[in-house]
Amino acid sequence: MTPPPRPADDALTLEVVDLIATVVARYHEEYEEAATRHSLTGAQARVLALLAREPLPMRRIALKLKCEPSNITGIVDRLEARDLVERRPDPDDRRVKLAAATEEGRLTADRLRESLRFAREPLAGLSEEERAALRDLLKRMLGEEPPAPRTAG
Amino acid sequence: MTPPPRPADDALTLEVVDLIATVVARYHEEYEEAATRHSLTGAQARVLALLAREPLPMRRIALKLKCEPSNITGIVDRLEARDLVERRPDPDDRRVKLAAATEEGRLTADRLRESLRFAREPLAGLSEEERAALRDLLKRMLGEEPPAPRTAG
DNA sequence: CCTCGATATTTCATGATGTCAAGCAACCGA
DNA sequence: TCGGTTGCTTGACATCATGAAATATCGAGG
Repeated sequence: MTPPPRPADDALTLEVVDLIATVVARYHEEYEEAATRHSLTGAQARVLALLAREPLPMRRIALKLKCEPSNITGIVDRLEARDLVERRPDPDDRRVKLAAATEEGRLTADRLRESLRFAREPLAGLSEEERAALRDLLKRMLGEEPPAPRTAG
Repeated sequence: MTPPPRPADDALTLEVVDLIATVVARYHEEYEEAATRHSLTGAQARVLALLAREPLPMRRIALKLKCEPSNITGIVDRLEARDLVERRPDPDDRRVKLAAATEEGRLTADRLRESLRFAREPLAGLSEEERAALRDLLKRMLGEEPPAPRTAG
């Protein structure tokens, strides 16, 4: 009579799923707000954040953001029009265009990340041990290698 | 020399923030995919999920989704065109239109939630204790009442 | 009752996002 | 060199999102 055919449909799991949905919603809101404060859309902010780390071919941006390359063209167009990003030729392949953040783009990306309060203030309420525990649980959830829990090598 | 002016800018916190960003990204992808499998956009799926619980005035949908009411008009239009949602008059206020999921809409919403694998399969890799720990940490992070940790009544 | 301000919804204009198909340039193996 | 593939852009189109204006209704005060 107990129906546990699915991996994890118990009340506890559903509660965690609900909490994660809340985290996702709140994170998203904050990100969108932060982007708006800098006159960027969410998509533009995401691309700029990517390019602030390193220049990338258009194709790779599309892969990271899981959308069509033709979509990236427009987003980079708008960022380029505001001198936050520039297109450079790839010396190794003349088909490729490398999108790179300009100095101003990097500054904007920094300020944007700076203003992302979420998951920083909330985390401040947790002790260091709790944050470490949360990190390990999230890592395991995401399928990364667990940091060698002592109960199972 | 140690610069800890902000509540939580240490490496550990930043790592957790990064993990949360990853969770958010993956959750979003999955949600969008699940919606697409049902020929819905993400926004349509979110509205339908809301209305599957209870009928709501257009205004309240906009509040929940944090967007303009005029935006909801179009989304509900498209859902209504597919008989997933219907508009009803509010008996108490003739200005108000209640959007309500149809039977088919509820079924679609159910199937959609059913196909949302994320945060269910991943969580299956965690023991019950770990899931409980994750739940408590997330709750505290979100500012909800902690489940009375024994160290601090 | 009537008027006036507030509220709920819609419509319109506009811009950004996203997909898809088609096109062009460049690469690479045969 | 030829031909298929790859990277990027363009165009057409649907959706999403905002803001301003129009319409209908509500509610309080005269």
